Amino acid sequence: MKLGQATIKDIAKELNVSTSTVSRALKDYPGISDETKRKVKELADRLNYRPNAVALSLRKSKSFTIGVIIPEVVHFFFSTVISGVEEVAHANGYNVILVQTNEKLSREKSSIETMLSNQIDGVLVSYSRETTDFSHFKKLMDLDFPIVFFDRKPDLENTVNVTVNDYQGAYDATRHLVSQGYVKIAHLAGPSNLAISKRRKEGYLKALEDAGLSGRPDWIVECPSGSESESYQIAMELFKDKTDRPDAIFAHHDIVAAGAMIAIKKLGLKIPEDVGVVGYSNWQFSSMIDPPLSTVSQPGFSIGENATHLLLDMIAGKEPGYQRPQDVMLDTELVIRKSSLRVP
Amino acid sequence: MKLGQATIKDIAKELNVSTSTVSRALKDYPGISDETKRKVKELADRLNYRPNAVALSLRKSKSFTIGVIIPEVVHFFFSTVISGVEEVAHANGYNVILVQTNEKLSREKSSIETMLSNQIDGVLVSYSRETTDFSHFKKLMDLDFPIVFFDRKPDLENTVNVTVNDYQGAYDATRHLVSQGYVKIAHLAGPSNLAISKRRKEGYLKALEDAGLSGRPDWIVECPSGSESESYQIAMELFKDKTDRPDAIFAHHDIVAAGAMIAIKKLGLKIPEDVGVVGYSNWQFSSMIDPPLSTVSQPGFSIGENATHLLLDMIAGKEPGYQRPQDVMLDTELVIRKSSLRVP
DNA sequence: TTGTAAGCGTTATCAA
DNA sequence: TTGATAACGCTTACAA
Repeated sequence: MKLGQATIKDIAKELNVSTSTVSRALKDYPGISDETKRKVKELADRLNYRPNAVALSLRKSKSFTIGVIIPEVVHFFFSTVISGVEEVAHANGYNVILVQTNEKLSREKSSIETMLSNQIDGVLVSYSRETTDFSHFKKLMDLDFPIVFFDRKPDLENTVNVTVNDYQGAYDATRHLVSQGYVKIAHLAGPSNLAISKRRKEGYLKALEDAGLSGRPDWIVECPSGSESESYQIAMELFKDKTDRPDAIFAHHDIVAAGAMIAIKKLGLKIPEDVGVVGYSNWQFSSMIDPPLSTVSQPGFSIGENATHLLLDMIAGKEPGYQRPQDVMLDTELVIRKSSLRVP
Repeated sequence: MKLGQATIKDIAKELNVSTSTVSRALKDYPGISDETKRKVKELADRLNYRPNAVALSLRKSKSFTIGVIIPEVVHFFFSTVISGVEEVAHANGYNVILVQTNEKLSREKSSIETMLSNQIDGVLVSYSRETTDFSHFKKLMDLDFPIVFFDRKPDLENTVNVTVNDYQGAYDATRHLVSQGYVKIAHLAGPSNLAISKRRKEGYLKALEDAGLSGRPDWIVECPSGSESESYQIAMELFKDKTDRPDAIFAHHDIVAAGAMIAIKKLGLKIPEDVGVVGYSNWQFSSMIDPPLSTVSQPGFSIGENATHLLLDMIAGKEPGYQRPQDVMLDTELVIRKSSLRVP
């Protein structure tokens, strides 16, 4: 009655037919006279009838809604992922419920609970930085609940994942620095408990090795918070010793790179002449800073699309014998701008 | 049965009591023996019982869900608004359904439809750039459906709005440029069909007037798309004539400002010595570009909080005699950085 | 071609 | 202190 919303009952009463007839007429079921069909549809239109999705969910035990759990929307990367998710979901008649965890495990757990209460059909997850115990996800998987992890791959068996080839991305970035003649390449790394940090570091190390350069442990510095001010401090420290300092930086992401660039310029060093810099993620601002920042672009939109496709597959294919889909790993793209370009 | 989720029925059967008893026991209703209560809760716990929110929605005609309609998550400003919305919604036991319109009117209309189908309790709207006809919102309001507009205020009677004092923000920004000795201040304006563009332009004009400066119509240029490349082009054009060009720019937002800055630097002009620049919105990147960009900061998080509070009020207070809440207008804050600072 | 009735999970009302 | 029943809006056997 809320909103004075018309229901199937109202239509039935007005037309002196049963609710089942109305229901069938509206969905073009066979075996309904054209006359009735016409009358029903006309009245439905006039009353501005709109099916009650809640009743449908209850009836069908299916809500046509998927949940998305992400750390934070403000991260440019995640907001592009969301766009990809929405695109595919809507195209397939699904709604999207979004929850941010703000990188908190407790939020993550409670989101899962509310989403389940709301009978969502499946969930896309990029887990929080705090999450090291994955049992809340394991429980879902044991119940065969459709779940796809993206970007951050959990330490669990039999998960479905859409990730980015971070190893390769880091490798390419580092190789590029080498090709520009930089030889003392430092790495500002991400939080050590995220697998992506580890993989990026490995790519970096491998590229050094392949180039015959020896890595310097003290030139790999973790940036736990990933803030600009943090990396500013770290870079200041790193470049303190004038006689023994890096000539390039590969940063775990663009904000970290930007903080370092500010420090480097403050020290009177020129980018890219004295120091080359490459970031990660291709944030919106990266092309606008001075000099424009070279970076590794992750296909956020495509990750969202792929993850959603996989999830919808899983939702559709829950019959016995259905095979869990294969993981997807997407390629990054090295975007070369001025900050790392000193060979014409 | 999906997920093997336990229902009240399962508990009732197992314990040989009626479903009503179980329901009451779980909610600590009076008139249930402690013994029964204990047994019910224990079993519920053991079965991992979780109330079915869909059934509740249907029963109560209330979903404890609010919808948010925004143009695009990737806009830093909107993503901070979302955080504010989520914060307040979750604290009050509400879920958030998010839909992006990508600035498309058709998407906006269809979102409203699906949200209504899903029996959401209210909606927060920042309408699309394409929207000039507001009848789809009007229809809702006529039905007394709770709706709060934020940031973009529609041309409709009796709406509830949470906005930013854009007039004042623009005025402050322009005054600041004047105080720094700039006298030929151009304005890169926003899309002319958005009220915020108009108000910012008015604030700019008033500040010029108060300073005794005469505005130049040809120095007010609209940037319809708001992209960096667009404003680069426009700025190039604006500064073409060496003998008659602006000495400062007030831009409709930071991306526009950033594009202009690139053009200005390209022309060999120094910021802030030759040309002062102030943007709008305090995007994440604004502090990282060179020189750091002065800007007008909008309280996105607070807008989200305020709008959600108003909406929840309206949802709660739908009895007759309830007064529509007052609009809220939040103040901006001028963030002065190097791009506009030439007086020490 | 149409109607009847049961059921999805929950709660409110009335009766016991 | 507890139970039976109806109802929220819709679909779907089954019956007519």
